[in-house]
Amino acid sequence: MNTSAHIDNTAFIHQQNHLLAAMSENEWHQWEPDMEPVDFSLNEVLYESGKTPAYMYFPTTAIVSLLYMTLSGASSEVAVIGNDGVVGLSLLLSGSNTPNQALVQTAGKGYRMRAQAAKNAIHRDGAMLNILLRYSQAMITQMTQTAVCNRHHSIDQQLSRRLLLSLDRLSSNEILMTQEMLSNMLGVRRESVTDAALKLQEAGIISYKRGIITVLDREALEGRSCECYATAKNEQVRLQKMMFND
Amino acid sequence: MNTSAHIDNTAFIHQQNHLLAAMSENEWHQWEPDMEPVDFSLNEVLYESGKTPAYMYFPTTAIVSLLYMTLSGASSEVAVIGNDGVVGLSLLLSGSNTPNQALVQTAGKGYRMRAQAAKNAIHRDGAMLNILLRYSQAMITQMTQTAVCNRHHSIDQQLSRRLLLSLDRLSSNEILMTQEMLSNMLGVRRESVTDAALKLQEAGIISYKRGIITVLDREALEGRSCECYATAKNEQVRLQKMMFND
DNA sequence: AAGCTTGCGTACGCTGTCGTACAGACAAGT
DNA sequence: ACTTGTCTGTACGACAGCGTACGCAAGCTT
Repeated sequence: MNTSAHIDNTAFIHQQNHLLAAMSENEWHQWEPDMEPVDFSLNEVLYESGKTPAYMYFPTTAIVSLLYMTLSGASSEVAVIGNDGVVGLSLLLSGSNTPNQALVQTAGKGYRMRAQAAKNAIHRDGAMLNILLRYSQAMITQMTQTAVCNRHHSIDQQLSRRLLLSLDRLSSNEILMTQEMLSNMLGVRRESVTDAALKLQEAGIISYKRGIITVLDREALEGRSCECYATAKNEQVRLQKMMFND
Repeated sequence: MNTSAHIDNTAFIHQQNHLLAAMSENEWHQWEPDMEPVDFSLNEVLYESGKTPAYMYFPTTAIVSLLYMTLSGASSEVAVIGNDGVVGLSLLLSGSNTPNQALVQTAGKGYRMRAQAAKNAIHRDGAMLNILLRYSQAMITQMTQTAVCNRHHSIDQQLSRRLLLSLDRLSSNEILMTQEMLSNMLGVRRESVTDAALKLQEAGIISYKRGIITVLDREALEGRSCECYATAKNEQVRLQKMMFND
């Protein structure tokens, strides 16, 4: 029902987001009136910790981080959301907020829908509810994986993993990201990122140039990453297939 | 609608579980035929990583850990579930499994419901769906908090936090737990737990005796814990209040 | 009573990461 | 062309937690 021909067609550009693509044409026509195309700019804050999100966001080319802050000001990324997902699941789960911040890490495009419209749409449309529930589980998997990764794996491994997460959500092999941004996401010192990135650079796996990372050897990057990357990805693919098989 | 008089009454013993307690009498009567009282024994595995859970479990006096294993055999706990929640949310979210293991950490009682019956019940009963969705968010909060805690806080802090999580789900101040069990949950060496536990013992906050921890000074324990404990608990209380206010 | 198992305490060197400080290189604006 | 701000590289001491090894004591078994 959703062929790649559709996806390439600009009339079906919404299908660049996997969740929207999982809807039937009929469902999409119900959602469309409330959907608004948006541009996400770098470092834009989509919602703050403790405030109820005003919109649900469906990125197509943009990439968003969910960041968790500690009292002492340190931060850690707990999830990455690109064209594979949606920002603002808490609107579905509780209708309110979560204690984290949604920050645009890669500028780009997407759609948004007002919170109330989204709630209404979800409850009149069982298919979308199921799609979002499955994505909630993919989210949980990503978060638990992050928890374990933070405990057991080295910065080298985690940097590799993080680069792959961005790469999967981009159409090129160029990641626009400074070492300081990466250090905020990983929750480590910027210098530690420099060390890890240098190792990758010396191994010819990436090249680095003032905020522009070019991935030269993706397979090698996967080899240096911990299993967390593969595990979370497999799980996401498994759940995504279930969406289309409904 | 749910008074403390009800909760003390053995006829309403199901209300020892907060999620079941949030249902109206009518709803409970719909659920009751499929609910089966169970005894959870120590170290019992409720579901394995990668296998679809056969039941949803609602603990009353038992406490269950969600454990995530790495390839190298190391483990980390990503969530703790007692009378505040339910084990097997993945049945709601995707109808399938998650890549983690549910292990009984404190023997006790509870209820269970066959997977298919639970799915049916959730979809015929909107109130329970909302209750479980809110709990999913509380779960996500707990997991993200764990991720950040693993990154930024010391073992001393994390041990304190973990003891409080058990304490909150028990009716006494005695926790039956060996240092090795704690080390598996925290994902650290057993010796590191010994060190941290000794500090607490020397400070007169706990007493320790071959698998029996007695918490002597709960407030001091909270003081030694990181903010993660308070944050997650506040969030859970907030979401729980929303359930009763529907 | 003796032996075995389980749980806890101690010790020591090692390594990854941190905190901090500073220097060089590139980019953009005046 | 020059300055200023941003991004990246380097250095070094400090230390939390790890891996490993061993000893001891409490409880259970026979």
